[in-house]
Amino acid sequence: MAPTNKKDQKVSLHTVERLSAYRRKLEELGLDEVEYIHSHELAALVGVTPAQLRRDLASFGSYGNISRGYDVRRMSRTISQIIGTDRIQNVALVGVGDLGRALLSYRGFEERGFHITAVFDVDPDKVGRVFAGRRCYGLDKLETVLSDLQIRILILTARPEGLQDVVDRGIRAGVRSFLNFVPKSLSVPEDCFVENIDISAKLEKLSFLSRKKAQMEVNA
Amino acid sequence: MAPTNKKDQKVSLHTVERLSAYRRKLEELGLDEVEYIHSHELAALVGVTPAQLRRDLASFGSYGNISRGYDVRRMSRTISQIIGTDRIQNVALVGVGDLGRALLSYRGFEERGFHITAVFDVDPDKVGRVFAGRRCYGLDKLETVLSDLQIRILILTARPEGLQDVVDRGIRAGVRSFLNFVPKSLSVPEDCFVENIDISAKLEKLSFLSRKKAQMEVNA
DNA sequence: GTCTGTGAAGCTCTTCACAGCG
DNA sequence: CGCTGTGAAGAGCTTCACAGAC
Repeated sequence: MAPTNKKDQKVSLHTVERLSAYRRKLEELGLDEVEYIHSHELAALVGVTPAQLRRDLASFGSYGNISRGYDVRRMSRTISQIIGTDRIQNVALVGVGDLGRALLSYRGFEERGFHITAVFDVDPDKVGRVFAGRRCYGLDKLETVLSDLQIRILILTARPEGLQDVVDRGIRAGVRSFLNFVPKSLSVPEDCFVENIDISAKLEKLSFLSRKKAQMEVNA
Repeated sequence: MAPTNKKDQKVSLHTVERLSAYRRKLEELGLDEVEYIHSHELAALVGVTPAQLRRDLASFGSYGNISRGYDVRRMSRTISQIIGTDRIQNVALVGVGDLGRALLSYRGFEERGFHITAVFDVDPDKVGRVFAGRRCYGLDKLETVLSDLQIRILILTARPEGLQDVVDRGIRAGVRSFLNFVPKSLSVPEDCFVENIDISAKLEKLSFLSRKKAQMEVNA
């Protein structure tokens, strides 16, 4: 293993998640002709502490001007480069159920530099049909289409059954990471990534928080 | 402030998120007539380390049997009680766009003890229409309906414009927590909670991770 | 004075590793 | 033996607080 270049590995995962929020806000500000912004202002807008914002930005060596603050457009561009959304990325989606269809018609992705190019489903009734402008392929075409389109990111909104198999085949076809909406734990090799979104679990977390607070009031 | 009861506050937020996964798996196991399970087995099934699982379970004083392991059904019931899903909870949803409609027809919520009872939208064309069996109310009915149905959790899938206002009005009508799909930071009082799900940000995180890996290969 | 960038402290979560039980 | 529960160590993230620039 090569000794990690110090400039690289410093960006932590929590930082990356916040970078998205920073960039979104910076884009808005850029459209409003704002040229420079101070850490405490941007921090307030996205809901973090000024110290954390400065730390996050410093982690990739972004130098702000001391008297004027940070250059809005330059910072926005830099973050795009870091997260890799400075050019459009093609992604694919497996499972054209309710959630899958919703994501297909979600405009937010395009705005942020992602384009859902290919769509797959097991259901023979869905194969061949067109959803939000994309023709749906059968799972048998998975490897071919993913390789041809050089898809690196796969969105999973299918049934849990056989999902790991889809993942394994995707990886063999060049996919590097998965956005998984299915409440099922997936295993991937070390150089691939899974990001889970479990909507029910989030609701359960809220349920716990509300309940805990109610208990505390009783205790008090 | 009353001195926090030691038994209470010990459960950390990260633990709560994992509890959902544990409970789901325990339910499956219960259906398969599994009576007891060891930490390393369950840990492997949900994808955490055995030590972490034991720590999580110990945080609310769940005592497993040393030779047989953990009682599957009892543990499942206990977790339900902790997160408050031992009885059905009514939730409401604001914003019947694509994502909102998808969530309305998503069966997963009911399975986990949540029922979307009321639906709201600003669009006059949508008000009065029925979506997945729920009649859509106008935002002017927000306070009345939320209070009447005693809604404590609100799902936000609307436009960013005016969202903070919906939040404020919801809180006055008794809402305690929000599941927010809108990429906009919201502010709530200390005794209320917001859980954000930013799908684009997750994609950006994956984009970063894939890209970073590619860079490292170049460096190596 | 105000602001950035950053050591250092503080805090939280995770992992280790082992006592104690069966 | 193997397993649980848990102190203790470790790793990672956040906040403090201040030097230095303006």
